[in-house]
Amino acid sequence: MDLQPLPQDFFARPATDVAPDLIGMLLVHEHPEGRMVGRVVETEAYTLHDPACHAWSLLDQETGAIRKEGRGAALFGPPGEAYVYLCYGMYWLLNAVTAPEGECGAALVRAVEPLEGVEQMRPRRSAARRTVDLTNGPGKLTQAFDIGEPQHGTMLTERPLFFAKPRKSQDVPLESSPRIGISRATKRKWRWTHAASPFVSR
DNA sequence: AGTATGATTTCCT
DNA sequence: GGAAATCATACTA
Repeated sequence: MDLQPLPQDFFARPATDVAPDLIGMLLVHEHPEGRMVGRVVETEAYTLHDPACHAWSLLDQETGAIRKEGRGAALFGPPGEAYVYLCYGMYWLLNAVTAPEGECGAALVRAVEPLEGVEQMRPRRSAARRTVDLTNGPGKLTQAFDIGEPQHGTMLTERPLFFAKPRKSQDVPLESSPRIGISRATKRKWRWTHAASPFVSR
């Protein structure tokens, strides 16, 4: 099965368009120990004018001036760049920088359905009793796929870590809902899931 | 099945 | 100092 990375154009759009479009796409990691593939079943969008976004604090609400330093500055990177962030001091979360060139935004990958390389994922996720628990959360899937700080800043449009269109892309039933684990802007329904998939987070 | 808590690091209203 | 885009475990009922 040959899998080609999605082009940069795909990511050069608002996060609120890219995040739902990522549902059903394949997350591919060509790892030295073997290739892993997962189907994206849950994503969230973050944008500049979004109090829950890491870049929010960079924006001066009075003047509109942007201070591009600190953690959130990575969200101004080129479309398709990986923004890998350490959450709660323990877990790495995988985002794709998704915005028109020069703008700011991200799509967080929250859950995937493992398709290939499951046996490699298991030892990295020894706490997972069921296969579903390997990748049904943003911190879990990065453990399973061995994604961490080394992948921060890499391009998701190139090997070894990238998104790909499935050979047979089928229509995915989408559902949107409020984002998880945030306390601000909780009314925005910027979380998208593959409806009824058993692989979404709890 | 639901609720609470600890782990652990980085960045701040 | 405290919150944060989380997770596993240990409680309660």
